[in-house]
Amino acid sequence: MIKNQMRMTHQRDIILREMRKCKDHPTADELYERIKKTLPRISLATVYRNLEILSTAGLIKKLEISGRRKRFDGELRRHHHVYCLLCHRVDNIDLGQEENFQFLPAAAGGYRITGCRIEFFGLCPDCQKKPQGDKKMGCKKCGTETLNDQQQQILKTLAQSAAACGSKDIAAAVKLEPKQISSQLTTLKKKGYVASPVRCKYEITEAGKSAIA
Amino acid sequence: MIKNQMRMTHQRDIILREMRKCKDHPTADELYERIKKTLPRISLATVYRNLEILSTAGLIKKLEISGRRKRFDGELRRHHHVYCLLCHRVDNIDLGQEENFQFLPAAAGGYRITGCRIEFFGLCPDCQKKPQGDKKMGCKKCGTETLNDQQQQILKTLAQSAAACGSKDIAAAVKLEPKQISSQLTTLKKKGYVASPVRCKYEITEAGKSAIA
DNA sequence: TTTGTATTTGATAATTATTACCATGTCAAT
DNA sequence: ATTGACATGGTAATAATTATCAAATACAAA
Repeated sequence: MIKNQMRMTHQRDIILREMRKCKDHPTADELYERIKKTLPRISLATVYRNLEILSTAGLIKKLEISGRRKRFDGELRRHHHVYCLLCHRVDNIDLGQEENFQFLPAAAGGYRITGCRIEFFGLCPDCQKKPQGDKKMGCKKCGTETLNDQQQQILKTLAQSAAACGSKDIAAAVKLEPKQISSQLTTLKKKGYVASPVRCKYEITEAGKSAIA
Repeated sequence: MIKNQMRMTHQRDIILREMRKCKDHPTADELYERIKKTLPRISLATVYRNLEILSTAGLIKKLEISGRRKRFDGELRRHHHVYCLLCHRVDNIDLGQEENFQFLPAAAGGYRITGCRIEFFGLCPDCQKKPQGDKKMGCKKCGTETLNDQQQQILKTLAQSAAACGSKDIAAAVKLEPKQISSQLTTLKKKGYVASPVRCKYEITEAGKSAIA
């Protein structure tokens, strides 16, 4: 009467090996296509089942990001991910010095926390080239007019800062010409998205926060 | 010939108001049920459409966590989430001092990053009470018998230590009750993952090392 | 105010991703 | 050898979301 004990079947073993070998983050059916080359008679259901089982056993990781399809990761070392909002591609990301940052949330609301995940998102190199690019919508009625990338970057930088910033602080994070930064700050001030509590210091307004959401 | 300009229809307006009003993170059809009280003739498709549109416009946030169903959040201020691995409930979480931590990934692999998301997961208060609890599986063949989080943490701590540790040394690194630590050490000893060369001193075995590898 | 037209709606069909089911098969321990 | 837990392949069913389309609506411009 052994319970919750899994057997290393041939199929499961092949799936695990493939997951350990591959350097990307396949979905169940992407993996199914690869596995079929080795085991042509394997069932898609078996692949789904085993990915689930292997991840609850802690032998692989399940990534529930980037839309509707689950992805899996054979790399168990602590690392994080970026994904593309357009094509849903997922890549690893290097957090540098922050890599080992420990998050211990103060108020977990009674949760027994077993893990933490940090994800970045944006546009992958390929999707940046695509003509469509900015699909963001605005609505004049509700005051959300479209902001350009520079304006958005600046607002985001301000949003992450506790204190009011000078344009140098912004330049450090945003990589734009100082001239452009101050020009954009003026525009943003006119729109009511940033305020200047002191000369040459800027901070984001509530309207600004909702504009970058 | 206006492009990417959305109109504030009555339905969209009601949906946005409801999202701003509610303090939780509804799915499309949860929101649909709420909206129907105000607009009994609204279509589920309209709710889906508008949640998508409002989130690309930045008026609400889309949360792609916790399994298959998308959730949405009317709160635009910077904050993060915890979700339950069992019941998929989602709550806000307080990161305390870390709240304003700036993530600027060193190597973004060419991505234009527009955001970052930090998620915690575990068991919510209700699901902790449920009998099932640990659904984790092990496999003797591949040496992965189930270790709980505490055991893993302890093993990892021991793995990093050159000399045999007392439970105080472990407590310093692991943040657990001394009682629990010694209880887990006993279990781990029985499993052959730790050894005790001297009374009250513990060190990891080769088997223990491969168990966390 | 009226009008032209892009956008939106409700209803429903279709699609996508995943899970459930089941008859059969395998393995390990009495 | 028998038993019972665990697995498999094949397929049906479900869940969540997206697509389609005729009719309605919002809103800028005349």
